[in-house]
Amino acid sequence: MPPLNEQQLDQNREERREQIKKAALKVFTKRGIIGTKISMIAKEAGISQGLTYRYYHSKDELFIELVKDAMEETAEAFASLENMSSSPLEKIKELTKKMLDTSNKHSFMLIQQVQTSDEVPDKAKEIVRQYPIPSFIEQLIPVFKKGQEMGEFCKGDPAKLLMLYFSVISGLMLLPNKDEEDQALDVDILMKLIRE
Amino acid sequence: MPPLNEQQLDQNREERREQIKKAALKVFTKRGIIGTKISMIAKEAGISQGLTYRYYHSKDELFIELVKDAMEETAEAFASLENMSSSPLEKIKELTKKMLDTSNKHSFMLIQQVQTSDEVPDKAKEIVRQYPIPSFIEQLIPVFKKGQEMGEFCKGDPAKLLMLYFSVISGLMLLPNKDEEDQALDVDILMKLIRE
DNA sequence: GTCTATAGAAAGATAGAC
DNA sequence: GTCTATCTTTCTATAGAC
Repeated sequence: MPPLNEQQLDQNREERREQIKKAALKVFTKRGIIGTKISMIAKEAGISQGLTYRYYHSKDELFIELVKDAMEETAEAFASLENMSSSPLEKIKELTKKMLDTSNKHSFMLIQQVQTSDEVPDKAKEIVRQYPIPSFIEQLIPVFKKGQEMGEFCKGDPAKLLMLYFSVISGLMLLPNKDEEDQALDVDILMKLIRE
Repeated sequence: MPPLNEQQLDQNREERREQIKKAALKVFTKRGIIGTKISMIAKEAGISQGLTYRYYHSKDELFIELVKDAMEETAEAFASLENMSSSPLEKIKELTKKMLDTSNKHSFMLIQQVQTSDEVPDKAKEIVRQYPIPSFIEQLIPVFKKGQEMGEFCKGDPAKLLMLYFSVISGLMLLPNKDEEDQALDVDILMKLIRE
């Protein structure tokens, strides 16, 4: 009997998990954790409902895994601003685009859901609290202050302005999809909120 | 045997229904129609779970009734702008305040839920479609145009700008409560989106 | 009119066949 | 590894006692 290729098996398993996660993220962001039935995720992933449980022990576990991923992505998006050489205005604009962009949107929406809903697992709340949006925003305060000095941004408490600004973005993310062109237009108008 | 005072009985029944509606609105807006269990509404209203069904035949029926109420309130809020003698800018500002105000907020949030969620009863969707937000916004287009002529508002397609503006408001309504002072501050900043 | 107890339906999670 | 069938839990809705 030939030895099984364990590495290959592991990789298959990992791919399956990714497939399930991708399907789950889509459904969770659309219908919320309670509105999402395991059967929906299975259908979206093209597998049977029972098989889902061979990869994740529960709906909550799957949800929590997705929240972890989303937080890491978000942390990276904020961190990558540091390395950009552009002006404060351009930095915020870039971040806004990323957040509203369809490919990243689901992650931000998931975090949004954790922050606003009472029905998500406590553990998900904990994870988001570990690096909460306020702390992401804190990273931007120096950027914003610099922009104020350069006359790019309006006067006022940077923390409050940024908080309002990202509330608005979060709100927009929750709304039904618009097409790409509209999104691009939106970004410039949104900047009016914080520009001089 | 003295004749029963039917009018009194009717009134009691009506009060009970209002009590249940008030509790339901609170829970529905917080947890969504699926996240809301009848037991939660009953608890919030301080009655037993079974009693709820003596006043409303189903969760959906109760939800739909609330949506009707909310649409009527909203329609009135928009309509009342017509009779105001203030400037276009002041009118929009007033409407914004009303929408973000805690006392009306729940109604707007319920409508928001109907528009964005897939899980609400079809009938609720229908009711909202009868007077959908776009048509509310249409009422404001003449106001906005006048504001543009007066130089109060920025240039651009009124329909698109208003749509974005109310998207932002809707988004903000979904976020956790802020205190009154902050709200007032927000309104002025939000106006920057559409001001010249 | 109101409550408690319970039937019925829906969804989460598991077991067993292939 | 995957699917179908089933157990279990949770919630909606009804029935019956007071």
